[in-house]
Amino acid sequence: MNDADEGVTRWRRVADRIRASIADGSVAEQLPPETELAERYSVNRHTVRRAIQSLAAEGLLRSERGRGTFVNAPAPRLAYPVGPRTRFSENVTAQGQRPAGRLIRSETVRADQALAALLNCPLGAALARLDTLSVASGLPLSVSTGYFPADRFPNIVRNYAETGSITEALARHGLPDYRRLETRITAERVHPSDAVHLDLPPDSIVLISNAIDVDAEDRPVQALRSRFPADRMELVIRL
Amino acid sequence: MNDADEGVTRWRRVADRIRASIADGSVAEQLPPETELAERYSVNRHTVRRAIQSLAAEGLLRSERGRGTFVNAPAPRLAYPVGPRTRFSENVTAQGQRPAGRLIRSETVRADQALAALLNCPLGAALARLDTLSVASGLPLSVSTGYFPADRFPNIVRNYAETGSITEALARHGLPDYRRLETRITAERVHPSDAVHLDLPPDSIVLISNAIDVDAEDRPVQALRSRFPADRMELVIRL
DNA sequence: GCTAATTTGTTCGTATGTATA
DNA sequence: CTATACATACGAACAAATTAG
Repeated sequence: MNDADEGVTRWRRVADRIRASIADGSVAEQLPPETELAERYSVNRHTVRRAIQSLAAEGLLRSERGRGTFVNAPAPRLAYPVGPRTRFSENVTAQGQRPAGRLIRSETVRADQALAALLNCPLGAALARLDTLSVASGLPLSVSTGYFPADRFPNIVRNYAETGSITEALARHGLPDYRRLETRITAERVHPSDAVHLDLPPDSIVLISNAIDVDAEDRPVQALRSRFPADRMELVIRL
Repeated sequence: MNDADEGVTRWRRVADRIRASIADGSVAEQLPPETELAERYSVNRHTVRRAIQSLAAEGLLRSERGRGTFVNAPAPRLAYPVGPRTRFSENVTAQGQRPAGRLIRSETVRADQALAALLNCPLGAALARLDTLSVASGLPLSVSTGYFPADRFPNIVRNYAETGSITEALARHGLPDYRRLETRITAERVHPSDAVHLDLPPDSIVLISNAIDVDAEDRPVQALRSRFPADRMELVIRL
């Protein structure tokens, strides 16, 4: 309260000192216990915890109950190409991974304003909704929600369940090929239900990809919303 | 403490009840004060604060000192097209915004392993680093760090400072045109120094775009790392 | 395998600071 | 100027998970 305050809160100054001690290498892998840090910096343990919390939110630290607080090594991210022929199965096989798509849930819904505009269909039209989990080498890569016009693809759910591939399921409906028209990318905090499937901590970040696939006549085939763990994936656009 | 505990912490149960009261419309715009919520849910004010904190981290709530805690309306995101001719000034003018680029910082650095590979230059080569802030209609859109080969573009800093445009600055070096070779997109929690420039709360999410621009002979012109506020922007890929 | 020590997580209490109405 | 409301900070105790012995 009296020591060179300069208007910065204590927990922020503690966070800066911890960050510096990592940057200069004096702390490499594991942080000293909270009680020790509290004593070293002459603050309450709560104040240390507030500082650690903010650094953990940045992704720099990771706390494990009963074990300690650790410095996160920045992990190399798996590249996920985005382009006119974006398909999950092709993407992962190209990187020597064994792909797998699993159906989480399916239901029939009615098109709301947004979906009707995206799929160019009447408001209230029947749509098949497929929630799928994509896994490669045992690691969950993405959770996706796809909407398909139900009249055109009545058996999409069964076909996907049998093949584990959207491309295959659409081919069985007599659609030999389709292409990606548009992809919109943003990011959010993970939704709790997605966190379970992606095996992520509850405050992780996911990349959101909202995409439209169309057939050869530019008719919308599916509206797709995919969620990728941001710390494991990057989306690559090559032109 | 005794009511159907089922192993979930109190602050999490409080968070769920607050989330539910927003979902069912019983709370529309502003939350009751923390003290009142603490009394209503029979917990300490700290526990309410922990719950609010987690919902704020999700982006659902926003606390303002002295005013109260408010429900965040999901804001429509500004579209940022990504393609072979991605340029900031063209992107924003197309949406009726007045663009502005401001130089935050500049320095000369030596190429490390990663930069040398990206820019296809020898390790240790001199690079001009430009940190710039992009603003449209008073709202900060992105912070970018660009690396340019210093031998080829010796006056890049001055030219950018005078024109406020990378395209213009490169044109003055006799480079009439360039194109985007590759864009890699991921997301992270905002770095504190970026949070200041982007006017973001310290635990916000930013979209990260790592890109390479090349000239007509496919020689790398710049390596660019841009950070966009994820709650205000989406990157759009049209093919 | 069991126990005790260690370490982080949660929850209460209390007080004070600071911005807003 | 006063009251309100969120932010910071200290102290104390116990719970829960892990590790050391």
